[in-house]
Amino acid sequence: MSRTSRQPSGTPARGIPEATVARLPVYHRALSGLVDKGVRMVSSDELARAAGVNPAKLRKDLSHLGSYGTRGVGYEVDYLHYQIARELGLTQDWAVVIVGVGNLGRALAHYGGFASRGFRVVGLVDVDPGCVGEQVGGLTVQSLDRLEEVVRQGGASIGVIATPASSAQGVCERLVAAGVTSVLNFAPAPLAVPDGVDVRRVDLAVELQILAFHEQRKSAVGVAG
Amino acid sequence: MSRTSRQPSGTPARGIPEATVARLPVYHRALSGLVDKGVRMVSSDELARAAGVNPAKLRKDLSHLGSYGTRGVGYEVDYLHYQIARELGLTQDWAVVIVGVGNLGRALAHYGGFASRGFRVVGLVDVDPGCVGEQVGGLTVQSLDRLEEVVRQGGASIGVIATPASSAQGVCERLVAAGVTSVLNFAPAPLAVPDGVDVRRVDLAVELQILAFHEQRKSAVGVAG
DNA sequence: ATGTGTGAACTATTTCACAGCC
DNA sequence: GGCTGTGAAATAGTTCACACAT
Repeated sequence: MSRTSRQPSGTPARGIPEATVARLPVYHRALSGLVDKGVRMVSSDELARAAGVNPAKLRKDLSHLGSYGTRGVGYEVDYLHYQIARELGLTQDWAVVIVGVGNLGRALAHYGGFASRGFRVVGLVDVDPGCVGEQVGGLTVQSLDRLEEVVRQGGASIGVIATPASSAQGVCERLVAAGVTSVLNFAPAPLAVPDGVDVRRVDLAVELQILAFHEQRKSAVGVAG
Repeated sequence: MSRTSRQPSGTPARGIPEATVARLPVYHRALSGLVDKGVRMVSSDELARAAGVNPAKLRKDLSHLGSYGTRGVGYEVDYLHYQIARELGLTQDWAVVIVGVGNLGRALAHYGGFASRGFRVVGLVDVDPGCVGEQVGGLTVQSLDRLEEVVRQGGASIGVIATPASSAQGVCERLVAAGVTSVLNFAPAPLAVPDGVDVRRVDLAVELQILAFHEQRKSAVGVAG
């Protein structure tokens, strides 16, 4: 089921490993920094340091995209930067709708890192009548009733859920029904979606809890014995 | 190297896999929901569904903590909930300092999901004089100059960095020097830290870019041919 | 009967180490 | 000489399938 047989030798590179995909944005950002500084060439060692990974991993990751480096020399910064952008789809515009305009939703609406990477927030939606109509980040907050309309008019394929956990599944279903095929979920609840829809979850409390686990182990070293 | 021979029958369980640790908070939250509903027993199938993972994985994960279930019956909700909390260190209090009181920092300061899991925000710090002195989430925002003081007085071992990328490394070094040993980094920059300090990174733009990658592939299906 | 706990098989990811090209 | 690209080895994580306890 849904096991699409991996092309072991396509021309550019079919089936980039998920772990690699998750690091491409990091490389892209590191390269943006080098572009800004006017650096022309970079070695895997330097780029790896800038991105916070080890060089072997970087080279293996890049090898999945093709041979964009020159042996004995390194990578041309501009060229690699563009190739990764293209691979990630950053050369096109993505319309995003944010549902839930609480503190987090506002932070997201104002976040400059989106706009500079081809993500355009085309809609802000909330249930709370006290916040509908308000101007946030240059957009007027719309009523949740108009969710479908906002998604369709904006042509959004990506939805961001920044609502309480209890509303997340319902909102998600309406987003998907309206045409959204990728969801970024900040609500602390698992989402069920049909095949073909991608969900990524960001859970702030989970991150702290993972840190707490390791933190606890550190103290335990002195205690055991 | 570092292959500490697995205790096949130690009392609790040494060396829980990182992937398992990252899911324990999710199980813990699902169990919290069941506790609230007054559910007494739960099977791995039910709990797995509530947590959004598959049952085999759930059972394997739990087996790393010990044998907390009953064959043919399932898991006692309260007991498992407590055991996971203990394993994660949620039975103790963790003092957290947040650096950077922009939109995101504010969202974090107000986030109820922390307090309910033993995370106490004991300090808010920012460079901007226009925001120092302001009351946010029941705390007075302190000047960045007083960072070390705030960490020490609050006894914080966890620091949250919600500053721009350019200040992140500097803030991180000061946090660590003041006694912080775990860092949650929202700034889009890799952090270099000494051994013994844990860093987790949450990068909102990265998440969207990963979605964009898959989104692009979806459209490509119809285009290729 | 039922559903956990777990070896064993499988899949994914990371790291090594070096051949090959500049 | 130096640095990329990559097979091969090592490690980590997931899923299967069934023995075993209740």
